[in-house]
Amino acid sequence: MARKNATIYDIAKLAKTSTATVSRVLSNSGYPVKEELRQRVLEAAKKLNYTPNLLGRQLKTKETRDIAVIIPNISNPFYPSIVLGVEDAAREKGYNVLLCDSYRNPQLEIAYLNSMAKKQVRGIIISSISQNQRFLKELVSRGFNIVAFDQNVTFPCNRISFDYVKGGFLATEHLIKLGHKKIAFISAPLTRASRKGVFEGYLKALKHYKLDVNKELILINDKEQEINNEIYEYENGIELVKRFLKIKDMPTAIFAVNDMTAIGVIQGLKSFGVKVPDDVSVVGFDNIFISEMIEPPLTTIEQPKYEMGKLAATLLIDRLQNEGDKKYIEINMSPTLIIRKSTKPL
Amino acid sequence: MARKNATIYDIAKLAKTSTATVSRVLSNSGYPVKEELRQRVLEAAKKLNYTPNLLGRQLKTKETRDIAVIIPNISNPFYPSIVLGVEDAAREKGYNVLLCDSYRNPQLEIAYLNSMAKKQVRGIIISSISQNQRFLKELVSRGFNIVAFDQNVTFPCNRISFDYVKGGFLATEHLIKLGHKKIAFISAPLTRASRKGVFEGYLKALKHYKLDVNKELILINDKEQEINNEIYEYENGIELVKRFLKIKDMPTAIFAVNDMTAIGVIQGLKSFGVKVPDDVSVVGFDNIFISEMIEPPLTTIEQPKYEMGKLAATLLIDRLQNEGDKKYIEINMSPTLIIRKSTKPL
DNA sequence: GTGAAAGCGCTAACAC
DNA sequence: GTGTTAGCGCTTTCAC
Repeated sequence: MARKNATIYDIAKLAKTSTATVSRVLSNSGYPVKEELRQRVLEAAKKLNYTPNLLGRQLKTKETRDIAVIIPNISNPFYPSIVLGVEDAAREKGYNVLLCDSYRNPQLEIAYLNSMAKKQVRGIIISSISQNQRFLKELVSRGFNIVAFDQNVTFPCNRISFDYVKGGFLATEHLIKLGHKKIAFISAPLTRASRKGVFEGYLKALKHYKLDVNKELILINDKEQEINNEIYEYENGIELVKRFLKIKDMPTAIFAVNDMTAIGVIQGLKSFGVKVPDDVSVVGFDNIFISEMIEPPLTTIEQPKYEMGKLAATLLIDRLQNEGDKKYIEINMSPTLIIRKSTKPL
Repeated sequence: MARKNATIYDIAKLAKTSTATVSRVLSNSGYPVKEELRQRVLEAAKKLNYTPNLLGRQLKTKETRDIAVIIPNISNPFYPSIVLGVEDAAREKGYNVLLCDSYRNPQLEIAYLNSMAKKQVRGIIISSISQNQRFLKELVSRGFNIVAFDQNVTFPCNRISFDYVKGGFLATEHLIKLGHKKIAFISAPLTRASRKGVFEGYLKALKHYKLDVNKELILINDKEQEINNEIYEYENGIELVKRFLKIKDMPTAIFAVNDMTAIGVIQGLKSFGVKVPDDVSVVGFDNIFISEMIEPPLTTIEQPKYEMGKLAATLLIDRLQNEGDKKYIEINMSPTLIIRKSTKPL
């Protein structure tokens, strides 16, 4: 990127020594070099404004210091914290991170995976889409260092998982303990592991507390999410509220599959003059930071996003030490209930 | 990352040809190779499950396909769209992007800059902090390919700029045209070019429409933002509302320096029973996506974030063609007023 | 302690 | 059209 970079060869010449020695001092190899010579090298490097070219080193050592993170879309408010966690952990270990937005597009995702392989990244953290399971699996079996999260992978693999079912259970249980008996579930289509898990938790809680599962209260849109529309979940919430309001003997609570949906739900409710939480309690899922900035602040399930990102990167980089190791590690993260103002006793 | 990757040498052996030929067909050099041989090479490559090692090529050609984007914090809702724009443009041109969060920390920012240089990235898109102007300037003068945005740089440099003053003017003008005469300005300290510009626009509009500049209405916190607290602006909005409410003969409108602050302002106002927009009109700045999801949806100034990111990357990569070119390019983006429900005629 | 030299995987003269 | 070969910038044996 700069003009004509100085190389260790230039430094060697200037310091009247060999490239071997220069390399030894400049790469902090710990290899013994006489202090006086070392100083000469350092000075020469400074004089020449030397910037090491990592490409040379990496080609030789076959070890880059890059990892990639592949996510659906960084402008979905769920992902920035994760990516930040990844980056922080990576930086601590001297790694850089390549950002890849897949837009949930199978071809794009595969293209990125291939591209990252060519770049010799040391590993990949990925929230993949289910269609690519076979491809991913093959990569893993070929020895690629991969950590999956935010999805269900059907094959052995390092992963950071999250207990969606328990989260769904906690949310529903909270409403039940508040005295609610008719609790609606509002969601986009259950096309993802996360949504399925949350729904399962909802059912489980109802069963556990011996409440009827009423099909009428399960409002799941069958229209699939448009690609690249971060606002879809929100609009979906608004839309399904209309169906909700048509239910005779209106439920007193709503559990939305995620915060974006819940925010839409609250907005929709308000627009029809229905008060939250006075008329209807609402709980969300994810605890994206917006949820405490809306009115009323949203009761929701915390998913430790930053920590998950950090753990994913830490796990990934730690695995590098024992490359051949066939044992895969799974770290399971737990949900917590965050009670704010959108729910209240019946 | 995989075990023992096949190299062009292996392919040459298998296809009974030379590495030169293999390279020619595999790198799509356009160099003529007989069809039959080409097929043999392709087959061999496939059979060996060949993945090119970009490090080799890049070391040879001295051209990586990487760019870096350095921003304060990806979890600040202002940046994801920008980064997405950068990535999309980069991908279209065959580039990958390295993400660097500087946390507005001068040392970290410089460390990243250095680190990226070592990695031989082709260029850097940066929202820098003012303390590092000298360092940045030197990089630029050393021939580094840099595009700055979201800041005021005091030296010649490629940049994507945004007319904050005009934005501030538009927002204030909107309020004035609605009949408001007492318009408060609420902001975090004017330590950044953007905030300064917005404030200047506010003053300019008042002057232009011959309204008094009343110091009492200018509510600027002097507490500096805590590092790494994306919620600070929001809380700042809430806090300053208290001062706002103490103003005798309360103003009928508030212009907040950005959306996060505005959302805090609205929240604060509500908590004191003040209605928006019935009692007080509020306008924000930035048009982050949350602003249309709050109640009432926020009137604000649109900053074309995605486009700015995309343009920055396009500009950066285009500049690569004429490396030596000393002419720097500045692209100025214009604000637009987005009228929603948080403002109304007096 | 130090240096000569090989070589990581690739491209690009250059020769044929 | 094809092959030989030098070399990108670096690390690392190996010999001294």
